[in-house]
Amino acid sequence: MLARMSPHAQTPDGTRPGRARGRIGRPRADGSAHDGDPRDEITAAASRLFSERGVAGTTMSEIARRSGLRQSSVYYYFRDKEAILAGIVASANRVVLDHLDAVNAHGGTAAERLYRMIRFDARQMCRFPFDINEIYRLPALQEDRFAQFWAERTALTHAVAAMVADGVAEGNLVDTDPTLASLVLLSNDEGTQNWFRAVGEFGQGAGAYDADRVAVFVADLGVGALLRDRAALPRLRERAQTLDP
Amino acid sequence: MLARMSPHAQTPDGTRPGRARGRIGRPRADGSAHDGDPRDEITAAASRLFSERGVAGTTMSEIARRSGLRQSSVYYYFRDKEAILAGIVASANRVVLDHLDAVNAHGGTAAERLYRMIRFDARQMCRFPFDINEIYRLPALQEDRFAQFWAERTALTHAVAAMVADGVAEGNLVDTDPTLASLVLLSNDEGTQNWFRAVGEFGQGAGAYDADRVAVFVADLGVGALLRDRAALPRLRERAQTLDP
DNA sequence: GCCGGGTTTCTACACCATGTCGAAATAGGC
DNA sequence: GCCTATTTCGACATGGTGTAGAAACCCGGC
Repeated sequence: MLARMSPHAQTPDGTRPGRARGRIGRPRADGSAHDGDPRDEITAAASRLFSERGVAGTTMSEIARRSGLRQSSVYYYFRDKEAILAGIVASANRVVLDHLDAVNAHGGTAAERLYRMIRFDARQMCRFPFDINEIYRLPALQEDRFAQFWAERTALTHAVAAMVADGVAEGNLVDTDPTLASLVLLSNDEGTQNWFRAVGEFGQGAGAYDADRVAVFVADLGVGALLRDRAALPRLRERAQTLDP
Repeated sequence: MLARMSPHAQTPDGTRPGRARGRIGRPRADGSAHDGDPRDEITAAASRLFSERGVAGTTMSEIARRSGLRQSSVYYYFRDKEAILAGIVASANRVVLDHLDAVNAHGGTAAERLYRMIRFDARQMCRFPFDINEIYRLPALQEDRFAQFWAERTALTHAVAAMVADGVAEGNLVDTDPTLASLVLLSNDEGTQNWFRAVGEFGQGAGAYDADRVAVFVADLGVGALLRDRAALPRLRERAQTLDP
């Protein structure tokens, strides 16, 4: 005996209730109109606030206000604050995984593919509006809500580990533990977020350290450490810059 | 016109009010006795709880209960939750900075000193009961309370950057940006925390990845990337293991 | 035109955590 | 014994989270 239709989470058929046709339902208190799905408005507002003040520093009232709703109305669409976050975070690895597919489809030596991945990921992290490291700290991180995020994150780790193993087999990379290497390389990318924004203090000159330069540096360091012949590094760098502008 | 003696923060002369002589003051509701300074009991309890559930997941009531006090009594000693944290965190860089002094006093090539620092720091991070990355996310991080933490963190960055610059000048390290290198190396150490605890999933065999092994791997990768002649790595590794067992 | 069902939003509230206030309970000095 | 300083407590104001149930709207049937 269901109390009422609860549009939380995903609907089975993929269609979402909410703003399908005309604007039925009680009008908003502030009289604001809205064309799209309120879910998208909420997500967009939350996205901006999360990146400005962090997840913990953002209140549901604030999210609601920016979405033209009252605080409690947000709960009609999302069970709680973390549910909003989960929706945003689920797409965090999307871009990098798409790039992974492109890289593997394009082929090339394992070292070349690895360099492209690391550089791309580091640049992505520098540009990512959210704080990946804050997400790692959430209490409910183990729960199903973040299942997609974790599955994709693990897939990324395995893909990078496979590239390292390939490179070792090909003879271009030094003999090393692929699992450890992939963990260190990827966590290095993520760690970049911690200091990249504050790097202005250190950088000499205007825009001395931009995302591109930092990403190249991180990739040079990480892949360079694994390359058997480090003289190959400039070629990898150029190739990556050409293929992933 | 001060309302009353407020034992918050540090007292000018270094002595702390509180449990100096006999046990004066109102007795505790649960009748618990206490020998040392209540500040230490609170810090110890908070320390345990923070590492178990994170800072955000720990309530003042819980801290108070484990210290034998009521929730509001904790505020007699600490202005708020972050003040407790600040006291703990202030010592986070202590051990590493002490090690830095020892390394510099002992001397050796820049590469050797650098390797010792990175390995030691990484191991320290693996063993640190707290989550450095959670601390970075705190709203009040810019405030005076964490001034000591930041000052020491910056000192560490500068020291590592100086080692890199020395190594470049000596000709043992490849020509690179010392500032960027120090930022990446240290953030790599910190990033280790993010995956080290969960690494059991990946590790084959019992204790396959312990703090020591991970620290060596991270140092090998970071310093190895900078070494002009990577054949020197095994010697650095052995030397570090001898000097910093 | 009016009624009933479904949808969206609201108001009101219960709950919990934070941090403040003033008072209560002790010890020690005069 | 009284006064003062110290330590702890209980009560509370405030603000955020999430729930319950009603209100306001659209639409289709009669």
